[in-house]
Amino acid sequence: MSEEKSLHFIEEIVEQDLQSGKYKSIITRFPPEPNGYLHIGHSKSICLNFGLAAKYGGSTNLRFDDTNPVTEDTEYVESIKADIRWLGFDWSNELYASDYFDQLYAFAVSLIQQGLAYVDDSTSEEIAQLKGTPTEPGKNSAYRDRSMTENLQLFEEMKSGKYKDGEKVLRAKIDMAHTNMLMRDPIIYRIKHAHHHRTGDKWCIYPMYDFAHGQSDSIEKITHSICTLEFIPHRELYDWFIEKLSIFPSHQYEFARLNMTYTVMSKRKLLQLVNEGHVTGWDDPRMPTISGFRRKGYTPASIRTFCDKIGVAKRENLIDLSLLEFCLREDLNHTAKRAMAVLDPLKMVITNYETGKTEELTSENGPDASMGTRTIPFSKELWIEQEDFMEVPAKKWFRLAPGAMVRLKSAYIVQCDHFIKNEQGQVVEVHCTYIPESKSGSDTSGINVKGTIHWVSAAHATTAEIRLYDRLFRVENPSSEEGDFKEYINPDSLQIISKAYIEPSLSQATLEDRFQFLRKGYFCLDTDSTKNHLIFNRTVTLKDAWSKEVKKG
RNA sequence: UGGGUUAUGGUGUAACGGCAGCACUACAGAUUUUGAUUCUGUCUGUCUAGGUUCGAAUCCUAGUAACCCAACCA
Repeated sequence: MSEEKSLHFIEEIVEQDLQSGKYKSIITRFPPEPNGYLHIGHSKSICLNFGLAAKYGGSTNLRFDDTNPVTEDTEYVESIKADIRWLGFDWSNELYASDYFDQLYAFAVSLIQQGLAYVDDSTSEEIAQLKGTPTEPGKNSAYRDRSMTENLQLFEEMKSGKYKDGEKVLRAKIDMAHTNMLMRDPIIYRIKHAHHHRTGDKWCIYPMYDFAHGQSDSIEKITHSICTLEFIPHRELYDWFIEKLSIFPSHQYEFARLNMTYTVMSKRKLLQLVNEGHVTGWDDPRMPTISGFRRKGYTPASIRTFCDKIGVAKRENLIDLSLLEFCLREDLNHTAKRAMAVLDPLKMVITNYETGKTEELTSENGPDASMGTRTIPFSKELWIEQEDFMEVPAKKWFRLAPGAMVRLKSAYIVQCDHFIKNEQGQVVEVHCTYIPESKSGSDTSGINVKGTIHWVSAAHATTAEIRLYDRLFRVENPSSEEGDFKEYINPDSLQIISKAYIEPSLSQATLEDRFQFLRKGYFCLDTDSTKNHLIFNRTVTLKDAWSKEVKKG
């Protein structure tokens, strides 16, 4: 099966490298900066890096790119590790760029000794000024030709804390007229008197990304360093440092990052949503974070399948959210236990059913017989869904209406005799008669009905809060719209049903359980839930052909 | 006025000079004690213009469009 599927370009590169004998086995890495929570876009990279190593018999390191102490925190380190594990992956080594600070410092000294780096006293404004623009070459800094000994001494002084933040930087000496802006004497070390989450106050100078990432790859003998497209211009610098330092030649390859409809994917924007209270936190079920999807009830398998289906290429993309939902439903359909819950209750009284009588009816837990059955209490008064009754039935309506018959799932066929309205004209009660011979499993009535609806026995029901989520944004691509992306937030992304009626068995639900509430979607317990106050999240709706029919008119 | 990357149905992704395939979406139908699932079918595509070739999505030439690059962020 897997042989039929064609390889993506990175797999082709790996196979070539293996076949040519360039490498005996491969080593990849997943290199997050611990300054935020992982999102669905990261899972593409995780599945790629870990998947490659698994497929071709290599290993994958988890390396935290923690070279900027002011934005990073151990809170993020912990959440990142939990999210990767939840997705189903395990790393060979847990490493940190900060582990290499001594080595990186030595690399910088080596560059200075080779005359390939210098200390610059210019302000950041001056440096920006002299850098030029993409269409105009830059100019050399006045400090560019300092002697090697002076540079060595100055850099040593930077390290020892003699200078304040921003007073000096160390730059690679390359070419201020280079067409690649990153090659115009990039800053490789800056002064930051800041506390680092791991190295504490040992350092007051920190390497820039470009002076840490490639070298870290090299130290770990990473064979294939895979990153996203925006790092393409960095590759030239990446290779330059490796060459000048004469270290293990890791290679960088770039693929297009994941974009998905109706959401945003940049850490900056996600941070804004959290900080400005548009969502309740990083793990809000509306967030595209891994922890958000987890809380909402997504399964790790569905996300892995999704990442597999979207492919790996270099073209900008905007993936339909519906593909993720398809992968989710496909998984949940096979694994979720079926149960009944009424979200918008309407009282049904079965007038010819004995008052006070309770029957224990049997219902299947899922499509697969191995999932077993459970019993559900049935009695004279039930809750059904308000939307399952229409006083004046629409065309092709086969649920309840005056005179109409429906099957109560796993129970009896009932016929609607009349209904009661309140003063506001709302239907508040429907009265039905049931057909005793139509009992589910032993139906001898000979009656065929088109509609089957779910229900809960009023006397036996438990209540629960239910949270219904919708897309966070009203438009497909909030980032490409005019103005601020937050203007496009969907005001109705969360609907709370404070009192829904659920079948009794649901009171035993655990956080790990996945349910399909019949005809209403997939649900799971929320982490806010308590024994006395059950809270269910809707993971995703079921596909709904009827609502489409309604829209058509 | 620079450099880099990418262009295949509505979306994503295959094709490695030889029948444009697959999946999602949409639509139609069958089955259904979930208007779900399952099954069957349908619509829709090679950025443009030239050229090479028996034959071009693929090779060549010239355009066009989108994205990225001027943080002491990663």
